[in-house]
Amino acid sequence: MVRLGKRGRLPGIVDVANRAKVSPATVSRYFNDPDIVRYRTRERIRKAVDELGYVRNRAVRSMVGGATGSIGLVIPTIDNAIFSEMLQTFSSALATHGRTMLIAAHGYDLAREAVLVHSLSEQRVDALALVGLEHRPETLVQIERQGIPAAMLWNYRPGGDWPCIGFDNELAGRMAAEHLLALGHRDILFATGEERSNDRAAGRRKGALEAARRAGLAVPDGRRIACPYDIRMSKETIARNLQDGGRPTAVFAGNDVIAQGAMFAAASLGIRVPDDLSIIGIGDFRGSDAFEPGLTTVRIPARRIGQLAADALVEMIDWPNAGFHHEHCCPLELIVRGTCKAPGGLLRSAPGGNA
Amino acid sequence: MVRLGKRGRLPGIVDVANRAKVSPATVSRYFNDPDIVRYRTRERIRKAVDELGYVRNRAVRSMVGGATGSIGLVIPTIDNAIFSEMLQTFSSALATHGRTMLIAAHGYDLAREAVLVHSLSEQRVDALALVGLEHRPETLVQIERQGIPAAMLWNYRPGGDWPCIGFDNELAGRMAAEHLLALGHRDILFATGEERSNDRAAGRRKGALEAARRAGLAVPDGRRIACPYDIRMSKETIARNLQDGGRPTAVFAGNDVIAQGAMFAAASLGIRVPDDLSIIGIGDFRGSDAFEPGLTTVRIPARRIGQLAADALVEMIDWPNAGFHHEHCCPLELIVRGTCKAPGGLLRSAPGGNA
DNA sequence: AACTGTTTTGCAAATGTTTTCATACACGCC
DNA sequence: GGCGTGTATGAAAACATTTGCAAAACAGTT
Repeated sequence: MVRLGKRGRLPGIVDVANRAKVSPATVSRYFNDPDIVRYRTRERIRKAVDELGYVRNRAVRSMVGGATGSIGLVIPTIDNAIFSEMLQTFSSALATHGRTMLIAAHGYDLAREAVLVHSLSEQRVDALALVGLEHRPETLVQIERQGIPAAMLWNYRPGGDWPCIGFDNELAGRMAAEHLLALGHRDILFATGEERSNDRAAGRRKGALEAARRAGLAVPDGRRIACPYDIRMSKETIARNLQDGGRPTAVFAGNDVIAQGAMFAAASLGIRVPDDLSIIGIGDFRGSDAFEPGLTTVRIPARRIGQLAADALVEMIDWPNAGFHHEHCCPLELIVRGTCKAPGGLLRSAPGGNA
Repeated sequence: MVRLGKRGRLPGIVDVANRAKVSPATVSRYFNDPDIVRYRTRERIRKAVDELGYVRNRAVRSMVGGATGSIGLVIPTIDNAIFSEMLQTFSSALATHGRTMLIAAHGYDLAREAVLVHSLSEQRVDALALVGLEHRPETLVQIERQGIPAAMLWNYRPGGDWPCIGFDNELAGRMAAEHLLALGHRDILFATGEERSNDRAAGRRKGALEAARRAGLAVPDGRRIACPYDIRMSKETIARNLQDGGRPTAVFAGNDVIAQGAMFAAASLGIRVPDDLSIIGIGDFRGSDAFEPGLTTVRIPARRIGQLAADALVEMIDWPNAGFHHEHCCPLELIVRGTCKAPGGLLRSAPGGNA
């Protein structure tokens, strides 16, 4: 059974003060700036805190203009590999700074994002991190009015109004597409995420199609499909597109989740990767390297983003008037493993004589 | 650039009151119990709130004995498929109740868990959810002293001191092991998670070994290994154990992450699943059904746990003296897909004449 | 012992909101 | 007009903490 506190209310700073025979002010200082209280007094307070089991109330500090020590993170989804590494790093980096993370997921719905930001404002978070650069005007207005530091993660565009820590999604798309093109693929299935409320997916797709255009490749409508960020659904969607006549020689996947779906789709149809089909992803999520063959992908420095974001926000909280402007574009890296090779169709069909 | 609020401080309830020509008390009522304020007054307040961009400060409510509207979740890890579905459901269920989720991860370190609980207490969360039943005494003392509702998730044991919402981990282990035993496997590799600070892993292993013992199976030390909850590391660990002489006919994986690692380990060694090796997992995480062949596993009702936990905690917050005692044991389900079959080794070696 | 400079502490005001109690008002009834 | 009934609002106290200012304690120097 949950036992309720014996006393009607929790011990407060004045209870500690009485017991330690000091004033509440001194106890406050003991917590916020221990160095300025004499050692002997400090010991008395420590003892009193211990005996009473006092835990200070950071929530009320917001009232006196102080910080609550909590930082909000607004994210499209937690139920997914996509952000989990960033999330983890962000959270533990925050912990080392003595802050806690308040998290909220909107399910790729920017209208809902606005209400989450409002709700986090009610909790008086000291700072806010959002994913992506595209947001509802009311979301941004809310943040501005609140006057708290904020940063946009995961996507990078220089010279914006807000600090941003991320990478160039167009470049990511271009890098992956160019790898396939360089290998000689001319019939590529572009499977990217839904673009509604997702500027990251839109950027990657744009970069990829641009690369294709530059390579003189016309991409018919049937070779551009939208995939949900879910392995099983991606598998099904892609399997359908691999069965239809004229199978592509490669799949450009908007992220590793889709790429993993593509791997399983191929496996379920008996299509060999990379011999019969090349697959490239974006992300290099946890586990992508374990696939057989290992997934070739563009690595997103997720941990780096999480760490930089946490450091930047804490810095902006601690020196509000220093006028930092954080803009970090984290480098991407093509990770070549085993899922891509030159299209074998031509080679294999040529010997057999194909018309 | 981050713009700081024009005014030195944010508009408060009294600013709204002045502008709407009512008293602060009425504005407070407008937010907490709108029905008791007259329609015309309500409109005036709504307008004032709008114009000033006032957002109420839930953080200070804790002072007046009110609730902060935030609920803490303490979890071993976020960087992983294990809890993500529960997390997501918990978080959105909380959102529908108008609460926010404060999350903290301790990395399977119960000492760290204690400091996280303390830190969440400082934020004056209205309730607390922990994963597992095993915790440091100081953790529990802290929660008791704080006098807030708490629930233990993911593991179930009846008659405990605390509300718990989970499932029977021993049963899960037993179910998976019995499936392999029923198929005729006699040489099984038991690959479970690290048991230190993890009562879930310990329970599953106990259940599995018990089933083996009951089936008259002696499990040599070499067939019990500990795996990290990471696909690649599991893959490597298990690959090592599959290469050594006398390959087992089946792998019992403590959870789906380990099972997925086992799948890839088999693939990398050219071992066919399920023909040459059966694999069973526990969890039925997102994506486990997409594998080729689909992973046979014991489904953990993660979403159900998240939903029940959120509902239970909110209930306990809203009726603190109702004396609820939540104890939910969620049912498990064996999901038979394609990774298990009767051991073929005997059948195949018999025809060839083996001594 | 008086003086000076520094460190340590206390007093009291201030913070934003909720809540209890009291008041004001409108309405209907005797 | 007096009285009750009910609803809608206001005044003020209470909550836990921080902080500017001033007082006190202390250490060192004459």
